[in-house]
Amino acid sequence: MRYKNKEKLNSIFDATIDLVTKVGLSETSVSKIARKAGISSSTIYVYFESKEDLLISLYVKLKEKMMLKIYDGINENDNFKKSYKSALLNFINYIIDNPKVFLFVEQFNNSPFEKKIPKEEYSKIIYNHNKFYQRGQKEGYLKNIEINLLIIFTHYPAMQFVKEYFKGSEILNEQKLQHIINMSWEAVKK
Amino acid sequence: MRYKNKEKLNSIFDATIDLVTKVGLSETSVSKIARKAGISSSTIYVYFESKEDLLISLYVKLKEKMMLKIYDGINENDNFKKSYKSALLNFINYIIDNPKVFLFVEQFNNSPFEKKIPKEEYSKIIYNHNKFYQRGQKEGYLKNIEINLLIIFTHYPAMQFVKEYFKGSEILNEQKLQHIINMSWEAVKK
Amino acid sequence: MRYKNKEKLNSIFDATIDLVTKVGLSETSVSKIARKAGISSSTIYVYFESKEDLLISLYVKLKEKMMLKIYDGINENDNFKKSYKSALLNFINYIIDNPKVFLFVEQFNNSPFEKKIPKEEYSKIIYNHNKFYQRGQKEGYLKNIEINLLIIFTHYPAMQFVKEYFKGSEILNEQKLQHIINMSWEAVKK
Amino acid sequence: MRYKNKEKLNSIFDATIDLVTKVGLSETSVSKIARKAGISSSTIYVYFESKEDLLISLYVKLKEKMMLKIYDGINENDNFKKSYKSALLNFINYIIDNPKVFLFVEQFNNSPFEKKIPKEEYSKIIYNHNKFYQRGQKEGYLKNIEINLLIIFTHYPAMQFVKEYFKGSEILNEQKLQHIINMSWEAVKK
DNA sequence: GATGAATGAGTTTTCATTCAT
DNA sequence: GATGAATGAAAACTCATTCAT
Repeated sequence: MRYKNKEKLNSIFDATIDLVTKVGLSETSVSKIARKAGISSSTIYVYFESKEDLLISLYVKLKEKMMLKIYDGINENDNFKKSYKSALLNFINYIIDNPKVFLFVEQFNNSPFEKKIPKEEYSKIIYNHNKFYQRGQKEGYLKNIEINLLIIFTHYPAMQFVKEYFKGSEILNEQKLQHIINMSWEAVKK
Repeated sequence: MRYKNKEKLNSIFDATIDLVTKVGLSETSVSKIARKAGISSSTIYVYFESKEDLLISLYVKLKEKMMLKIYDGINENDNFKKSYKSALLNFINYIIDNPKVFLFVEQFNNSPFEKKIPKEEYSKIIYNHNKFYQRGQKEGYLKNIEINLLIIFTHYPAMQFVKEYFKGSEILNEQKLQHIINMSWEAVKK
Repeated sequence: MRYKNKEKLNSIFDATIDLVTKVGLSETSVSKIARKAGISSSTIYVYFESKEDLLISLYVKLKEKMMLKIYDGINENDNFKKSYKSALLNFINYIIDNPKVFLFVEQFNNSPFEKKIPKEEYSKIIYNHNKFYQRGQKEGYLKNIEINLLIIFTHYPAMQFVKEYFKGSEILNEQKLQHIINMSWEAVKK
Repeated sequence: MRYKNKEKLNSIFDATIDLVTKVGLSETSVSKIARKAGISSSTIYVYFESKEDLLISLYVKLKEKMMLKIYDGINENDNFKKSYKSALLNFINYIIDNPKVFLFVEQFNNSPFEKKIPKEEYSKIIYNHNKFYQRGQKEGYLKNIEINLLIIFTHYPAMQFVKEYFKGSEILNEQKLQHIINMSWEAVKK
């Protein structure tokens, strides 16, 4: 059913990201998406069952892309501390370079739709995380605690900082980035 | 001029908190609030100029209450490390004990309304934080970096953890709480 | 029942005239009148039975004032042509000098309220007109036709002109006024 | 883009004219129009951007129709006096035969919407008038004064008379019509 | 595959009015 | 005499979705 017309599909996705990051999820209506994409509202229902279906599909796509970037170029043979810092820098650089992707995902995570994300989606992401943090624990670098706590201290402070930077209430510089990465490391290291 | 009838005012606030935490901010309409509060929609406009006015008033009230709790019982003469851990535990306990307050504030922070919070509100909160973290820096306990980074590493991991606990994807126990408080401390300490 | 408090009554009337001439009859609500008059909406219902009652009372008051001015200083012994021109000039001067009175009356005349003006109101005005135009006919100056046609050609072109002047689409000068008065005279004279 | 379905469009226009002439512009709501037209309120927004857009579109359509009728069958080679009287009679007959059109246009002219009529609309109408009255001046029949004064004395007395006739306070007969046409001529002729 | 047209249910807000104090 | 509080009804408008073509 999918892939009827890749171009039209992408223009729907693009219009949705644009709107959600500009006017917010709650102000993003199907008709506005259609207008922005230059198509009829009803065409959206050729590609998606409902507005919810569209938003979730887009979320899954973006979240997956975002998470894959984290472990890009991470080598199991490198020293773990170096790997950890690279992975976190990867993540920060990605969300800074792709503000719309990041802001869309964040809006979504803090919305009523969040509950409806298919569980399998999580498992794929969690698998990658688990592999990485288990390695750190096995090699004796990381605290032997629930991995989710390690994940939280790795990603959320950075995410909050970047959000404030996008909002204009924080200033970004190389030094601050290094501080954040260091602090996360100090929180999770054994 | 406000506070015409304290009881009715509170029933409006209660209905609003209930709805926002149950169905989400974007699904919370004035008519639903009125129905839940057992009054007419138009009565809400006797108490508030607009839906936005209602939401912001409620947010300011709750956020203030929440922030005041953090430094409750914190004594300047105590050892700073002890003070820090007490303050963070205060905060965590408050949001665990008042899930609706916490979830309302979070929804609001991640919504388009966030931009419309009166600035003075921020300054009051920031003042308390600044005083506390500057003390920690002066006494040589905290990293000499931008205070906002210290705040972020103190509150956001805990908040994310509690959110996941409320969602049902995390399990809460004393040990985990201690882990979180420790990790935050290790992130911010000199 | 009337004359409870002359001052308050007048502030209601003033607020009403102001609003109707500024935002239009249909945008003039009881609560806006109250706000402008600095009183409570419910106080208006102490003075008037309904919004309609208020508007009609004000209309009757203003219309009467406006019509009385027309024959101010008109002397039965003067030459009729002179009287006619004086009366028309009186009228034009009055509506130019009292734009709010004129615009309120005009808005009202072109509204659904117009149907509800008490008939006795008309008879008083018509009596004055009849007396004047009958004199003109008796003295052989005016066409022996239905008086209402004479009234129409006397007042409506001038009113339309002044309306356009207030709107900004016409420019007022002494010469044009003389043209209007002349043309009306040529239309009604025998 | 407009004129999706001529029949439905006309039923919207018809319902609007009916309502405005029966209950007045300010009492004419979108939902009443929809009910009368036998469609859903929201359908009206398929055809028009707003209530204002609907009303202005209708006004422009009707006013244009009305103005075109005036100079119908007027021949430049006829004697000007004859042309003038024909044109005025044309106008009077049209508004008598089309009371709803006339009353709608009048309500609109005396409403807050009046300010929002697109300017081009005026220029088309004014062009026709100018051509006609300039001819009358050039041929020595009309006063050499501002054309707008000639227009006012030609149309407004007749309009006021017909309004009163529709209201029931005037009686229409052939003789009165001739009086009106004569009086207008005497007002404007050199 | 695409869309124009249509709609019921909903939105926020204002209205004229009432009534207990 | 005056008013704060309350409200049912209505306003203009938007929504996600459907369906015939």
